[in-house]
Amino acid sequence: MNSKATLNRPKQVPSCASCAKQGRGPFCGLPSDSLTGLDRAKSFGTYPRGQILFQAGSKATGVHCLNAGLVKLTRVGLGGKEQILRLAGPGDLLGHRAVLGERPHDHDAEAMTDVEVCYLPADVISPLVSSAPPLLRSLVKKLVEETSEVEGRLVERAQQRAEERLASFLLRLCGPGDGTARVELPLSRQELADYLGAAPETIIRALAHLAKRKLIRLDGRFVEVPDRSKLTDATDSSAA
Amino acid sequence: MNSKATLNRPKQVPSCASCAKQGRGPFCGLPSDSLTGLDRAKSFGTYPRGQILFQAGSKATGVHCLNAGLVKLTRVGLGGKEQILRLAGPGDLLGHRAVLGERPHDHDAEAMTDVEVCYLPADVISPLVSSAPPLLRSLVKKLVEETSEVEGRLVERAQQRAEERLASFLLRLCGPGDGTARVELPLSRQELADYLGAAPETIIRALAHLAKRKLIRLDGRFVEVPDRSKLTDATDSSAA
DNA sequence: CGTGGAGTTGACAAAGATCAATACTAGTGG
DNA sequence: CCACTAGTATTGATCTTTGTCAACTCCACG
Repeated sequence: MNSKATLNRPKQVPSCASCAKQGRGPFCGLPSDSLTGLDRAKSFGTYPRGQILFQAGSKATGVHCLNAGLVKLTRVGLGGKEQILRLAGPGDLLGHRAVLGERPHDHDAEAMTDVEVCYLPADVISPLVSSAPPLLRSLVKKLVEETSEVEGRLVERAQQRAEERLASFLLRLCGPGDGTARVELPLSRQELADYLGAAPETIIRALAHLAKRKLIRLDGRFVEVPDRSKLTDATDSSAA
Repeated sequence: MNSKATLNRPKQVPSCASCAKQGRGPFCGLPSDSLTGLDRAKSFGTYPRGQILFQAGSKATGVHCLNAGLVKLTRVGLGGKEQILRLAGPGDLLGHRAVLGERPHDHDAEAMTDVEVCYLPADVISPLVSSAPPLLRSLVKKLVEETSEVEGRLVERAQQRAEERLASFLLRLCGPGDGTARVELPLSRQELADYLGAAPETIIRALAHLAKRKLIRLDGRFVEVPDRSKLTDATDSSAA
């Protein structure tokens, strides 16, 4: 191993206690018996740069705790364009969302450098989740969903134009279903702009433009959507 | 059904069981004894449009479950500009992040319409959190932190230009501290662009511009920051 | 040597922000 | 009923930022 500053640490399994003592890692406040428990349950490994740790859609098999190196968490946006959601560094967790939320991964994780990770198999954590009080469990689930949704919004923000984001928003307002939908915009133009990350004038023009294209009808704070599928098309400029 | 579907419901306390039976709300999958427990513990109230439910920085006193109406969750960005993080509608939870993460609220919540909410005081939920296995608890805490951070990124995306976002990112890379910092960019320009939500060319030019202003020195994949406080200024165009 | 990929630069076009002026709306007080 | 006002919505003109496209450099590697 050569010039890589991140790798001149001995390649031996780090104990959770030692990480925690340095104030590193997610388990700092944990009592020492939990930490030794972790040490018993975990395994340790290294991955080369480029290695995929997990992919969106796959079932979570455990939680990684990054010890050295850098991992990128990505999602694929509309045009197939990669969007990096987060860069995970030493001390960061990977895959805990899927395990806590009891659902498949919603993003990919790929090592950007050679990495060292500790690995906690799901069968250490899942029991904790499933034996938690149902109320707590549902709160956590909800939290995971929301996090996923915020990340989705981040991708939108990066990859869609204001008008497309507006169209997406209107569609969400209409809810699922078919036929003409009429909804009240519960926000002022200013607020709508704040929500969509644009200037109010931009939003007004986008609304006007959608109306001119007959994708919506405007009536003050009310919006009519005659054909949701057409509006859906306006959601993605890169569409075929 | 006329235009206001949301308000022709009687203003009486809805039971959690009835919400769950409709497939509404976060507590759908819960066993019925949990639901009746919730009903006993919760209170119910209405707030007028404009009412503040809680504010960033304040301690969480409980969790709201929105029954009718719309609430906006906002954060204040750099220039004092309001950014709407999320619009909460019927069935959404408010304030659970602070309770689960055992930390103060990191955003404001304001009713955009008259709203009806159920309220679960913290002393119903906090014990669940604090008596959870420490490992679970720390995972949840980590999750809450990350969510908060993603939302922060959303605000950045809306309110900072590419060069400012880049400056923020470089500062985070350097970590805290003083004096000249030299860091390796662990990403390709393309990846950096994906992360920051911009085109690679934009990022390259922003790097070049920061270098011309002597705020950074460029050397391939290495970046030197002679004076972090100056770079911090470049983070916010609206600064005095 | 080439060859390919990343990085860089310039020219141009598009999207969006900003500024200013004007309309529209609802309330207020005569 | 009519101004008058303040706040919101809309429109147009203009400038800035950013994206796109194309050329070209640089370098690692076979």
